[in-house]
Amino acid sequence: MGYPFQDIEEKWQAIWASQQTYKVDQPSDKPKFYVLDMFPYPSGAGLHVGHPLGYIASDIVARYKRHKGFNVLHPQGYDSFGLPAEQYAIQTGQHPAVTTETNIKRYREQLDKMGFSFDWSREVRTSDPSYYRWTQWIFSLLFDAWYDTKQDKARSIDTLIQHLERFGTQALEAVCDDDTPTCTAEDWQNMTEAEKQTFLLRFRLTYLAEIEVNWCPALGTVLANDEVVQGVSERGGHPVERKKMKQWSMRISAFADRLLKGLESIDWPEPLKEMQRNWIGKSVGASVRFYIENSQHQIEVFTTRPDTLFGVTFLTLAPEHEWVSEITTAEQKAEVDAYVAQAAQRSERERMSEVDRISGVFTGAFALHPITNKKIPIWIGDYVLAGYGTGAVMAVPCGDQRDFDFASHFNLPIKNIFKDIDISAAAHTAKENTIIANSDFVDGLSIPEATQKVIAELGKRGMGEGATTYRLRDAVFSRQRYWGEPIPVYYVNGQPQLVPDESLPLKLPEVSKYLPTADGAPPLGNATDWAWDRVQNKVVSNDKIDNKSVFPLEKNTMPGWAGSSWYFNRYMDAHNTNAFASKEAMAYWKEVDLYLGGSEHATGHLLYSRFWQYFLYDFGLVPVENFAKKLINQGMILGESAFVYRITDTQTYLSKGLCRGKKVIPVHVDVSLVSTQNELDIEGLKKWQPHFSDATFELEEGKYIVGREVEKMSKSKYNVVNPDSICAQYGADTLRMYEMFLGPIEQAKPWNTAGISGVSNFLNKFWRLFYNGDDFDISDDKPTKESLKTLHKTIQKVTQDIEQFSLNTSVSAFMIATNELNSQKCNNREILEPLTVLLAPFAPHISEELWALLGHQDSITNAAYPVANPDFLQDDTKAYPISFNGKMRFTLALSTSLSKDEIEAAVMQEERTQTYLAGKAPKKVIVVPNKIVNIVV
RNA sequence: GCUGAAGUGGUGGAAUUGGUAGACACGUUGGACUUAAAAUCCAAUGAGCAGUAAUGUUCGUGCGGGUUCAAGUCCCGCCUUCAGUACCA
Repeated sequence: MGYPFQDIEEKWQAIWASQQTYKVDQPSDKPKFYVLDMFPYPSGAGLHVGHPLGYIASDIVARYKRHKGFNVLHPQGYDSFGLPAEQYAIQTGQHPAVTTETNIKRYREQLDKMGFSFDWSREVRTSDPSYYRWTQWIFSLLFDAWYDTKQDKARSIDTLIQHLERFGTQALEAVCDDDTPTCTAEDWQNMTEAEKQTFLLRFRLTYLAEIEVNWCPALGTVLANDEVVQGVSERGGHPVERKKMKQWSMRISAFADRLLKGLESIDWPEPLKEMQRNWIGKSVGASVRFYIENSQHQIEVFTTRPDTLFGVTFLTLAPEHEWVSEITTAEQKAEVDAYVAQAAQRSERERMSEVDRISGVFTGAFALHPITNKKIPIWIGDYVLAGYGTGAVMAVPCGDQRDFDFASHFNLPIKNIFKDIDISAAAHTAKENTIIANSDFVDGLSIPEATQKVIAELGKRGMGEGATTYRLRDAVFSRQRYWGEPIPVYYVNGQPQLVPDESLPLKLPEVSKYLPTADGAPPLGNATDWAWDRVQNKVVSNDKIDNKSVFPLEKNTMPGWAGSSWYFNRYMDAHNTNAFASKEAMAYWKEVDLYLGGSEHATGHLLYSRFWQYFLYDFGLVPVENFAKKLINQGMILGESAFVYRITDTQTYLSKGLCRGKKVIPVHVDVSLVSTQNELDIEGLKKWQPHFSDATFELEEGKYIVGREVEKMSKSKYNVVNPDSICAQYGADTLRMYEMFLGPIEQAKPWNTAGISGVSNFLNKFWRLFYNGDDFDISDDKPTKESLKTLHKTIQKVTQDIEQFSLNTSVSAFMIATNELNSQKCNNREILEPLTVLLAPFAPHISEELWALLGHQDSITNAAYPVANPDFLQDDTKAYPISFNGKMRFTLALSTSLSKDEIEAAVMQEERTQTYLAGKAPKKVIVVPNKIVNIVV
């Protein structure tokens, strides 16, 4: 029989809960440590074994840091607004708040069973009005802010108004939408209030604008760029189309450069930083203007290669470019219209899948080269994207492969401007060792030189200047959903007005149904709640209104990422009703020291959070610019799906080995019906799903062997393993240690219980170190030197491992120690007591129990972490290999305490060395103390 | 295509960052205990060759080169897998 993990775990979980063992004090004289997990969305499926991986790792660090004397903030909460609860509500009529509550309860039960040391008194939920009131407040703050490029920070909108009052837009350096508006101070003063508001809206950091959005008809809502993956919605995989809509947006683009630079000062995984860099997509080049022939209009293009300006042979506009219809000649009109219409129809997805197809049409119009004044044909092509740069490119076929392909396809001229380079087959895109030719005043220059000179010349002529563009788009902030934070805005004569702070939270109203209204308004259009009306009355204060549609409230809600973009600050002071967290609390906790979560949030949550933190920092509301010092991406735990193979059009299933050459369809079956040897429980299968009951199974060697494939864990793939069954069978401590033992934390790996008995055995062995038969038996005698060595070696190894986050090898270290102490028959308190503390972060229940059995009244949580004594770490002798040019090799036992000279002398005296050298003096003897001895003849 | 990460026994994975490759665990085989099973404990376990044996010896970290007394680790060129991203001008 193993140790009684069930009793122990239940007992201690109850004690920790009742004594609030992990409640954190604040302030404190101790140094602080803030370790945080990305909070989960409480889905109806509950936790599977993949979720706790990160939680276990962070819990180990949290407990370790407590032993080390830190004041540790280790909270948990729920990102509880989201789509699944709403869709469930649409189907069943069940209020999302009810479903969410149920799911949270289930999550909490599962989490508690694993012995996490969360401080639950600081729990947050994004869907809680006392929480989202601050999300709304931050929204208001963003609305009342603009970005000052001169000071490179966000500032209050009042400062912008002051500037406009006095100087108009003169000397104003601000981030704005595409064409920065200009006005004099006088113009500004003469504007009506409505005009002023429209003007200001173009500078606000959250703004309302007609923009092209990702519209997902199946979900009935718009999606942010990071929520669209390969042309379909991230959730559900529904098609997404481009559509112009009036939507709230966040001007994250204003922070693009800071978001990029800030990456240098944070300890985040390099791959993740790289993903953010790519997502921000900074490119440096020039903006160049081309006059349209017989017109005052100019077409502006962005290019990263101003040096190739003399290689331009045509311009290409995106089909959506604003001047397409205007410049098209009468002869070309029919063709262009047809092309534009067809391009508009094609979905994002089609456009992507047909990347290789070249299509385009001539407008009939010409542009003039800004330097040579030569006529250049203007084409339209859908390889040019309306959303990037200016939606127009100068085509240089000799230097860009797409331009080259386009030119070849439509027989447009290709001009070679590179010296001694053959471009008959493909464009020359390399930048090194290239000399520009055939290019007027930049002939003979290298690319960087030519770039500079062309930009200077364009500037002189007023035809262009150096420019930088970003791939990063402003983030759409409106969602046509019910289950999200209401946007705290109402409208007066169509102008958005903020709901005043004192009316926050603007609570979600009750609705009659969760679908859009008959006239297509978002679900909040169905609001029936009088509270909702009262808010309206309150915000428009003195005016008595009979008709609530006069001052309508915003009906869109916020996207999922709103509440998660600042929650890490809320934990510092979770119950504050005067601020999202007090200054004192934030001054103490500052930022997250260690943040754990999946890399799938790289371009979503982790970018938005950095953005909001910068913004709050600019307003002096948080003390640090970066919200998380160190980040670790835990790898996903994947499921090992199991398959049976049905012969097409029959009810016969073939065992895996019999499928060769047969036409079979793989069918997912529940992994719980399969043994570790991949043998299928056929009777179980028939009970599981009735349609298998009349099926025939062809066996090999009397067994049905299933096929296996590693996939993401998902209900629909029947490969979900939940932690409860593992806890019941082996205990939480075993589960915790096994998940760590599985491999490096950052690595994705399939869940496989094959090795769990090893960890379970280890904990049983550890338990038995304290027991002699059924008796708890600990000796107070001095331990042997051998045992001391084992102890101190383990302290050193485990400590190092936790610091470096390689928790899999520390589990091995515990196993080695237990085996050694077992064979040493060691039961000395002096050894086992510190070892128990060492184990406590990994296996808290068993350690807590043993700690109590050792006679301690206080929780092991408060025990000091043991320190490795170097006296016991040295090996007396060790064997070192010696190799003579690979010809001769032997090992020699040497004391590690010998000096370099002593080792050298010892080597030279060695009989085998003498024999080998045969009288010749060695050229060189390389001696590395404690490592190796080499002799070069 | 571009960017990033990774390829080590039957399996998951170690290797103090250039110094005895395969720690630890699973699995497998043999043994002890037992009437038996479970549990537990002990031993062997990269491949090959020689030997009754102790042992010796060769080959071995995706492939091909290179640097070095010494390479899983560093350099050059490939192959494969995974992830992200993609007409980004």
